[in-house]
Amino acid sequence: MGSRKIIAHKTGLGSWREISNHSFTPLSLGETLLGGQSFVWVEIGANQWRGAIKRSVVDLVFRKDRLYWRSSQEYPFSESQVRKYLWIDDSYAQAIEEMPWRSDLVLRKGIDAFPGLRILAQPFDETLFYFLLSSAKSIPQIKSCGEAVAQGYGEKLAYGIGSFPGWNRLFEVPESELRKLKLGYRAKYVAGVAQFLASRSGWLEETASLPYDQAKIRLMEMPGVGQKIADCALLFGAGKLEAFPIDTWMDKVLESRYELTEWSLSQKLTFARIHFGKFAGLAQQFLFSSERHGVFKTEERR
DNA sequence: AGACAGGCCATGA
DNA sequence: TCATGGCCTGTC
Repeated sequence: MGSRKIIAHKTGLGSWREISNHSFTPLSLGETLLGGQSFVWVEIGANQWRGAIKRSVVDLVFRKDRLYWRSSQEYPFSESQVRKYLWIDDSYAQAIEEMPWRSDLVLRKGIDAFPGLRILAQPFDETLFYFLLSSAKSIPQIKSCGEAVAQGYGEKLAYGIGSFPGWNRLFEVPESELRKLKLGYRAKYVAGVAQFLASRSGWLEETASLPYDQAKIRLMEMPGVGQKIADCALLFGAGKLEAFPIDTWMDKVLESRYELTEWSLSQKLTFARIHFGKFAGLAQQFLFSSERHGVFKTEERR
């Protein structure tokens, strides 16, 4: 039984460290982690979350107004990686300043409701994968499909969490196997993207480094990737903060709060990119969270 | 029971 | 360019 100690040590997490100058609240951090831009986080206690990023398991906890984190000893995360992942630096406040909340009371209301809400800087390959699963599925369903794939084909991390297997590994998995994991017709997309990438070494990295418009066109060459999923992958996984994914929630916001009824989808997208500007994707996140949590609702009953 | 979900794709106007 | 129905599966 001498090996048990070693295993326990290897699978454990390091010690807690504080992360300063973050400007999150428990509400906005929870919403950032669980509100639909990432599917790898779970709430493990009051104001405490656990997630897997690549092969690192990371814990975050709020105590009073202080934020602490720790990560796997086997695959540790550095403080600078955590700060980058959570967009904790001065550029966040600058981005808020650049958004048109001074003239846009809807947006202002959203920002006031979730002060500190961020766009995460997630790994591009994983983000693409999760959003490929997202079509016509709810957040819990996307999570459970993703977990099933990670458990089946990824690496076992601390606490039995599975890592994202990577596209090379997924290329070896037949579509029929993925269908058994309840991916449904999305299994074809996952298998198709894996095959697409298998013959194009460095293609994803190259795409992420292109300007937003070009990167989006390239992403949409892949099976199962349309406008919405391309924008999600680019916003949440490649730092393209001008990307403005329009799902059914955002469509509702644009129609009911910005009065764009009768506008086509492409017209709505054009409006959003002009109106919200360089950080349209961040604005989108405030509006999305606000709509989902009923922040705008009081105005409409009458 | 039957419609519908945080979409994509092929069709057809 | 825009609108429609089918596609898997789970949920109300």
